Amino acid sequence: KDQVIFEKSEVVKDDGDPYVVYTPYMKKWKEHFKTENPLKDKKENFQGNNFYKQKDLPFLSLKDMGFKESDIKVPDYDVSSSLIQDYEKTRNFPDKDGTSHLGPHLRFGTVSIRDMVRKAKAEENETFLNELIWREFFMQILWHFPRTTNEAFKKKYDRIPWRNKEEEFEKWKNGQTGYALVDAGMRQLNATGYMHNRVRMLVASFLCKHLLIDWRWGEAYFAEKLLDYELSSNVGNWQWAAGSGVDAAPYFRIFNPMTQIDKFDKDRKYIKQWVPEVDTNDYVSKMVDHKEARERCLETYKSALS
DNA sequence: ATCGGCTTCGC
DNA sequence: CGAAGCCGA
Repeated sequence: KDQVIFEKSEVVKDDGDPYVVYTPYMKKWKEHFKTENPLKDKKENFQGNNFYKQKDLPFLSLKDMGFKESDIKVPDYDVSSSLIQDYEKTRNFPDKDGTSHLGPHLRFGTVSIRDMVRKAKAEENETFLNELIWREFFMQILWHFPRTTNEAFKKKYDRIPWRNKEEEFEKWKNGQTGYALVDAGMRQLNATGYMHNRVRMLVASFLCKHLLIDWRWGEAYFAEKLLDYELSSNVGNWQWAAGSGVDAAPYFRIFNPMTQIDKFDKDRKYIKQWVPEVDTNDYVSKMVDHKEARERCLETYKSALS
């Protein structure tokens, strides 16, 4: 066990069933953490001299194995005391980007989750720790409910008649929806393999609700593009956005793509960085009207779920 | 079994 | 302050 603090069935309800709501899971996780002290030093058990040793063998390069080099760089991560302490205040602003960029490193094991939890525990504010707990929450969900990779956790959500218009999906992928914050996010993703979390929620909500495109399509596209792609978090969060998942957003909560700008990119710096033509005639017009799309979504969900 | 409570909000 | 329902103890 080296990928998580608590795996599979270590944090479960008293009757042994898995949690499907985050908050009680998180509270139980912290209880276990306190009583079991999983970070205590276990170096005395380390058998460092028993590894098999031999001379280096010739080793294929990644290129030899058929990989193509990308010019996308994996950014450094930041788990400084100040970032963790300010995390709650700054993490929602995509221009400032007060996030840790730990995703790819946790995904590929180039940092230790125990070290990261140690850093998180060293600070007063627990918001950052809570995000690490979300990661383990979604991992145990995937283990207990493997069907949810391609089925709605709440089964009746698979009755929703998605519109799935290919040409609309293309506009979304290419950052050409006419909604500036959505487009900025998609262009950041396409260019860097990263998208700020706040914007991920918005583009996901927009795809599922404004365009009524199946969350699986969006999930697959994120899987293709994200450097920090990880199955359980990606599926869990997409189902959250679609409303079909564990502890999901209620379906009638539809992000307003303009209000989100006022709240999280007020001076529009992030938008202008990724959509430089935003204030010119070259910028595409809105592909759907917000109010109409919102009402269409509410009707579609309501009749499918009733 | 009842009941408090539920990540990220819009209008 | 509405909206849908159901998890967890």
